[in-house]
Amino acid sequence: MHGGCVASRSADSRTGNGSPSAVDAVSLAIIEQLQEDGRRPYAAIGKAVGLSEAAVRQRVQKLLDQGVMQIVAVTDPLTVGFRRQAMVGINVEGDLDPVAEALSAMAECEYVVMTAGSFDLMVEIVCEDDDHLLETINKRIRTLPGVRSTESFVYLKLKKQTYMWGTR
Amino acid sequence: MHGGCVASRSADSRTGNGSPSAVDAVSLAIIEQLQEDGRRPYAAIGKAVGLSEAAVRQRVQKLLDQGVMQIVAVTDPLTVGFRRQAMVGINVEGDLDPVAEALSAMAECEYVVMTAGSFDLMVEIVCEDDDHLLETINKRIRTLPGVRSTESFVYLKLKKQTYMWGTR
DNA sequence: TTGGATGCGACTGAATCCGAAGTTGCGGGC
DNA sequence: GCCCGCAACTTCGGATTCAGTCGCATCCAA
Repeated sequence: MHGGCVASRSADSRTGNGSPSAVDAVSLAIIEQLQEDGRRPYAAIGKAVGLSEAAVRQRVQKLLDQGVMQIVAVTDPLTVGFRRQAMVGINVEGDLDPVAEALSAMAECEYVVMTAGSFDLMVEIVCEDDDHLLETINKRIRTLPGVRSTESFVYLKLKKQTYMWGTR
Repeated sequence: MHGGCVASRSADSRTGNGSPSAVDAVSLAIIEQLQEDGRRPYAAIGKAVGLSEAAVRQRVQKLLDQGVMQIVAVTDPLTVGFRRQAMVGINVEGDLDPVAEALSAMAECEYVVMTAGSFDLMVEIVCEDDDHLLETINKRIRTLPGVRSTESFVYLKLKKQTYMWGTR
């Protein structure tokens, strides 16, 4: 499967206004449950949010189909053999989109975002070692047409990483 | 619950050498399966990786217990009511740790990482609106003792967000 | 060789998932 | 006012899956 890009999928459902296919309070509560444990049984979620098991199942399916949420395993890259990570700020000449698309297509890019400020794009890179990191930045990113300059921030230590959006 | 920080948990199991309680190839294959679909049945995973259902279940449980992996729902913050996100680069005077700790304790900070380069810390912030974002950066981050300067990159559009570590 | 620990497959009852069908509530067209 | 369609919910029964537990093979150290 090629799946796995929340942003682009949800962008589809967002065409038009700024407030997408609004997620109501109940669905938010369901998401919170699944943020605590992605395999929690539907019946348990239903009890927590006041819905039947089937209703929860239908809502979860819809949230997944719409790309509002995905249920996945996440790991600490360091424990699975990726020893170098970096954030790369990029300045682009002309249209951002083709560059952003090209970056998104690269397996090493975990995270691609367009920003306002002194960078046009910020990209998180996950690599196996220094050589891999160097090659990715120097040979693959900096040579993309439109890329004017880059600045790299190699990760020294990951202090916090959460997935609790909506839980506040 | 307060759970949910992969980094700190896996750091515990990482004390000692650089290569932790090494994840073998079969467990990696299991992780890959769960990165595609966090609710995939154990039997289906077993068929894919060549193990019995029970063996997969035991391995998954161990991976979860060890903090190597967690199975969670992830969302695009924009679709669940958080309309402003930013990456903030921070320069610190003196020891980084207390500042990193303070940032990690803030609910708005999704992601805190120490970096090499022209920033000492990079932090991802998720806020409900502009006021919230301004207050967080200006009143809560910039006033932390030790923070010398900050630079903000407000997100315009999230292009890619994956959790496919290890899938390559 | 022996003892202990570990990982695996097989089995079983209980819990869960899943699809189909029926119910309710609401708004638009006639 | 009435009917129709739509969307979300509930109920229900059968198939599947989950969570223990058991015995067995392997590996490693004593």
